[in-house]
Amino acid sequence: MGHKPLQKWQRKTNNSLRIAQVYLNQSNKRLDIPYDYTIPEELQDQIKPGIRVAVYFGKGNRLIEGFVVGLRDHTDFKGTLRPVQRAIDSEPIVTPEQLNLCQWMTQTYVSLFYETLALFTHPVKVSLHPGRSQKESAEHLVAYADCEKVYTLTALGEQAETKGKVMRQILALLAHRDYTESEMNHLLGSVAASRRNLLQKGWISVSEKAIEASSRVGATGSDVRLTDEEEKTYQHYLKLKKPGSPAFFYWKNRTSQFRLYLKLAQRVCRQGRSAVIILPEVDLSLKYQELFYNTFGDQGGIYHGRLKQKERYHLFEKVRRGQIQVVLGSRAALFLPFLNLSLIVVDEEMDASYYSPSNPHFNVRDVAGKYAKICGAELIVSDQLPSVEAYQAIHTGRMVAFGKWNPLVFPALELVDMQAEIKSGHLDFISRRLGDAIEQTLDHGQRSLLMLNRLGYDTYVFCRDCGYVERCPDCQVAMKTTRQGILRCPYCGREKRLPRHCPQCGSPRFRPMGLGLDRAVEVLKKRYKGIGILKIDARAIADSGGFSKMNKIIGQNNHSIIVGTRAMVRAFDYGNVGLSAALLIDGDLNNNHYDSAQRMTQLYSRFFALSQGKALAQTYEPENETLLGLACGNVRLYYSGELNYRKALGYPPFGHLFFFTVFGNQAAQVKKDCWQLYHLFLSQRGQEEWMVYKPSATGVRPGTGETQWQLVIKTKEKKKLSEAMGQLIRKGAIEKLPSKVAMAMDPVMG
DNA sequence: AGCACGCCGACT
DNA sequence: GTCGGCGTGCTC
Repeated sequence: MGHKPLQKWQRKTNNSLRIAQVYLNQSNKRLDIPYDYTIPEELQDQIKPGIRVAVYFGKGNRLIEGFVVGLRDHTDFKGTLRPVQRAIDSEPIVTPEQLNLCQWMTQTYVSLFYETLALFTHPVKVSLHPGRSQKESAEHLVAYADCEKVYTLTALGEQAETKGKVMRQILALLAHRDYTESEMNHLLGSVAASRRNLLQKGWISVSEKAIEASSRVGATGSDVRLTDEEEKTYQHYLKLKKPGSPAFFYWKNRTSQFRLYLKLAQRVCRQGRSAVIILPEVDLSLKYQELFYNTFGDQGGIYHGRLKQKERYHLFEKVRRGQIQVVLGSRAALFLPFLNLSLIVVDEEMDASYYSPSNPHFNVRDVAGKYAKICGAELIVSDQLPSVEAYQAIHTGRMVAFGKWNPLVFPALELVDMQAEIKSGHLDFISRRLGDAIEQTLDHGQRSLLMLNRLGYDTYVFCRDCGYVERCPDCQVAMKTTRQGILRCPYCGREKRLPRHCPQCGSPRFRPMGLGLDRAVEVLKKRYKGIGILKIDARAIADSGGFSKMNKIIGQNNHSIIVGTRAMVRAFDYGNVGLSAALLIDGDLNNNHYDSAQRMTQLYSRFFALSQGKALAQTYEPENETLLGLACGNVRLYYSGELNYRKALGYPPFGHLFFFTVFGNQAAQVKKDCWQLYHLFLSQRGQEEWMVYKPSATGVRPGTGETQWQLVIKTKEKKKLSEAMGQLIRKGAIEKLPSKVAMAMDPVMG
């Protein structure tokens, strides 16, 4: 049936595209290229890009899973092609745009195709290991019913009054719209008992709702209302945004910024297109979920690592079918199968959580940039203080900036020279200036925030006379004291008693050096008896029951002094803060990475901005340029300094750094292999394009305890280096090394 | 000569 | 990964 011309055309394409290009699900980098397979007549209609297939491969005739990335009418392969055995999926599990991005990432980050693919298909669980794969994964695709439980308020329930707090919350929620079980759980916590109660009373009803394709256009939720200033920025953006170039939004205030995102996403959603808003931490998404759901109703979805597999799958399906058009979430949200994606927002672009520390090693900010180009979507990145890369992009016109340029909004920073403090006979780590400031703040009934970005008790133990440092005999890492008198290796946990005299020269001046958070807390508690002191670090947050629980504890206002690590600058509500002080800023000034100045400036400008009164930093390096830049509040100076330094040394955005980590159990072999890799890159064609640093031992691999060596390559031509790496891999040169090799481009440390 | 073993390269 | 091919060197 149907029109003749169309049939003819169809037959023609089918006949000419009889070859499928297939990536195999296997873990050998050398084999990670598309292989050609013929498509048998009976599979013609089923095989298309984006579906998984089963194919025979190798002499052993193993049946393994593969992924179709393209169809063609000819092959360059000299031998005979084998046929595709069968199709695993009935329809593509990724969109054409996703497939494009997936291939780009595989090339750019030199990862396995299936490793990258897993990012896109995580909710449907593409199997990663061959052998048991075919059956299992086919089952996974139908493992979840395409429907979920939805709760509705009944007529009876609309009139109902109850004293139950949770029940009242549920009724209030459902008065707005219907909610699914998982949505409700994430908004209110585990409320199954109250829900059952309400069902019994007949105030709410439950139904199974199928996930189905939707052709609906226009958000069901309420309009986003902006303040005058926000509206101005919004209109400004609509007028001046340039198609194809990303936009940067200067950040003023978290909620204000979020409202802007909602407004922008709503505009897109009402045109029947999709949008994704990426935030750095789950807790931020959860904090804003109510506002978000009020705006987008059931066309919105929140996606993050805490969802259960089934919830992930439901959300994935709804996005795939166009039922959900706007997603708020963590970096993983970018990889959902959006239809017509036309807006990507990356909030707080500098956040370390945007960097994926396992394969493929990518930064979601960069991937979002590429994806926006592929989809023709608008890209918005945002932060209080633009990264040096973003600043450069703005000033060379590759990026357009919006909002008010006002990044360092904190009280004038006072630097306290601790060296001078010691010379004048004051040995306490709380200088007289800081002591005065804390007491003054207490008198005003305000809160003091003290930051020390260093865990533990002390830093390390060394001899004042001969400089001997006590190191772990196994790991060669400087040992730290945990509590007084005990040394502990931060890598392997080995403990030993602290010697009274230097083991090398016998001097009694063999003492702990530096200050750790635990000692700071101990000393502060002694000094400010009767005053509530709260410690905040990643551990303390987890122990208290998570971010929102900790935020509640802070909100109770029982603590006038809060001491902590960088975890303090997470989105807590501190209320009336009279003082933000860095107990010792030096540890963050130089941490051996090209972007340490940037990270330091970012972290501390946020921290100081928490204070409405004083800002103060104690340091032994009062002449440090980065620190002076922060103190004088001259942002332009900071950026021009950073840009000069990076340009001179070829660091991002003027060049790229590739880190190779070679690791394994045989220390000698690891060293040998790292040097081998060094020579390989030196002798590779095109080597004038890059600079290879000499290998260096980087201690022990955390977790496994394997020996680890590092090779760093700097290049202005990252594409050429990627190509050279591809060649080495295809030759099998890297695979051949007995040690394992991991690669990361422009990694984010810590 | 015949065979065991280990290394290497190919796999569409 | 897993197989076949090939060279080496040992044994009958």
